[in-house]
Amino acid sequence: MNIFDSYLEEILNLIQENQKKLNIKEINKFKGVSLEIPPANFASDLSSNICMILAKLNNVDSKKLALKIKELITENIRDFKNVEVAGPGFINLSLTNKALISIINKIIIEGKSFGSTTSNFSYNIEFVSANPTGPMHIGHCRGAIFGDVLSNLLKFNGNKVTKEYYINDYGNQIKNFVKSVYLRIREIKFKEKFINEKDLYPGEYIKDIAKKILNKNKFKFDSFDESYEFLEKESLKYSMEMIKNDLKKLGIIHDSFVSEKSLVETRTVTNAITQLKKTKFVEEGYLEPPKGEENKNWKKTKRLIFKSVLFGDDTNRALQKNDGSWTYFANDLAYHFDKVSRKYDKLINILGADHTGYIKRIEGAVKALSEEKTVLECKVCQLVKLYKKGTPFKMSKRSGDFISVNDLLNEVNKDSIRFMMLNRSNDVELDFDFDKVLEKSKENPVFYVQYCHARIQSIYRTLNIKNKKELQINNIEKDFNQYEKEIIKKILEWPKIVKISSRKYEPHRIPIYLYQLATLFHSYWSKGNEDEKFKFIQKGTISKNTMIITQLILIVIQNGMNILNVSLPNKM
RNA sequence: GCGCCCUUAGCUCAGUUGGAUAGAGCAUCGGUUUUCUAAACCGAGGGUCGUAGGUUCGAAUCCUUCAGGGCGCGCCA
Repeated sequence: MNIFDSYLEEILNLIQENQKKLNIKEINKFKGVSLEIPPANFASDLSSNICMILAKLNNVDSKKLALKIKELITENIRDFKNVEVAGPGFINLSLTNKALISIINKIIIEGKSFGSTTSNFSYNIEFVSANPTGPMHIGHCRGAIFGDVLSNLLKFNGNKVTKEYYINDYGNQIKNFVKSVYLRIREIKFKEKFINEKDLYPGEYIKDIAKKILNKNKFKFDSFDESYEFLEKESLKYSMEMIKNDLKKLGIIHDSFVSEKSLVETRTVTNAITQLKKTKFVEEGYLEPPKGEENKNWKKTKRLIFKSVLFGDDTNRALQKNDGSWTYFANDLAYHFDKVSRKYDKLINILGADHTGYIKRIEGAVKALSEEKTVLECKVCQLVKLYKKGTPFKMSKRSGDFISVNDLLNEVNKDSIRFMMLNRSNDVELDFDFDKVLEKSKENPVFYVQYCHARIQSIYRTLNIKNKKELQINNIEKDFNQYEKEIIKKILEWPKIVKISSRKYEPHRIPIYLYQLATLFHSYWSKGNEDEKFKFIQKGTISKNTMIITQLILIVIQNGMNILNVSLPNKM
């Protein structure tokens, strides 16, 4: 039930049928044609720019054309009254009561699916993919929630979504991680002092992992090399458990976990690169020394390189290290080879701001691997800046005292975190204030939207009305008042918000919209304080109009919060 | 030096493929509760949409220039 789409289509069809009468030719180029809600100072419900676009294409006067089209619409489309031409050639339309009632009935019938479209693509969304060397920290949080809500949004529209986590369980960092666990075990078992060398992980959680391993197993831990295989397996198991647990507390459950190590072991990397060798994208060669700081380990050696410059990257990228082993990028390329082979319609990666430089190479890799058939789109989440009582504070990972998701959850509930992390466009930095999120006021948007829902539930409670009451209307007792009309207009916009958010992969539009809807509701509610006749409950009952308004708001808020996976208490 | 992102009210930010008089919250000032949840609402002031050009019926939005801020520029992961 997207009235913008359906009415626009109807109007376009009408114009197409009357092409000759209107004396216009370029009828098939409707690019840029829109139907939307006009600015508040116009009384109309809908507005279209179609005449300006058509006039330009046909080189005629847009106002004159508008007058002809106005006539056409008036004669042929019964849902509209007061068709008007305004400004440089806008066509402004108002819905008849009958049309409005029919639209409202449809929305109420659609209920939980109101706002959704029926697309049917399969998506793979890779997000979080935090290194399995410790618990999740706050930096991961934004991307995690972004990915999760984007998945919900696309599912809401009928798509199939696989939420995927890539486990970087291979390479030097894992060795250092396992070594840290080993040393902590030695510390506990043999009272050897843990010396914090460079690249080791000093954090407290390593001790916890060490204890768990010691408690469950009677291993000797005499030598690092001999214990390695066992220790690696156990340490990774516990750290992934920690991460999954953090994610679960945030309301996030991935469908699929792919291990980097297993890709190496099953020779996926070799296969991917063998395939690319047949193209112009991978070949043996030399790379230029890096441009930034000097790097001691850099050697001019012949090796396999991926020619990412062909995809707009700054420089070509090494697939092999000095010793001939695969680079991180080679493994990741293989991982994407695997994704491509799983035949999704679309691949999406959610990255942190510090990985922007990686995008061209990996998007290029997918093009090369799929012969341009599969599209990978990377979405970047900018940094989160933390504030406490108005002052910023930083988290450093090196010293081991970073703020974990778990710490965060001890102070702030999941609902607030989820809503706040999406209350800004992913392209801008986000201020996350611990205190604001805890507030129970308009300053805290989560609360404000939840409160709107709770107020409506409170009315139903007072009147002993069940939430799921079937409601159909044949006519309205009296016209909707101005406040109700405004709310209905906002409700009609919901499908549009969902559509844009999905198309642009911008879930932040949803919390922002919900906040705006809540504002209209709270405003209307308070009108009852000034004037008795605006009270929702009149003589112990509720008018049909008010019932409709509250039902519409509930439908949209519930659908929206469902996508966000944020709870809606009935009482606050 | 190069790439990506950002620059809109005092502050933090919204703003569908270009649409009509650019919007919120905070802060400031002033008002509203014997009441369905005042944990709320209403009003006022506040703007050269970073700069300079261009494209056109029409630009915060598209193109170019410059300036400022953030992130990144490994044969680490």
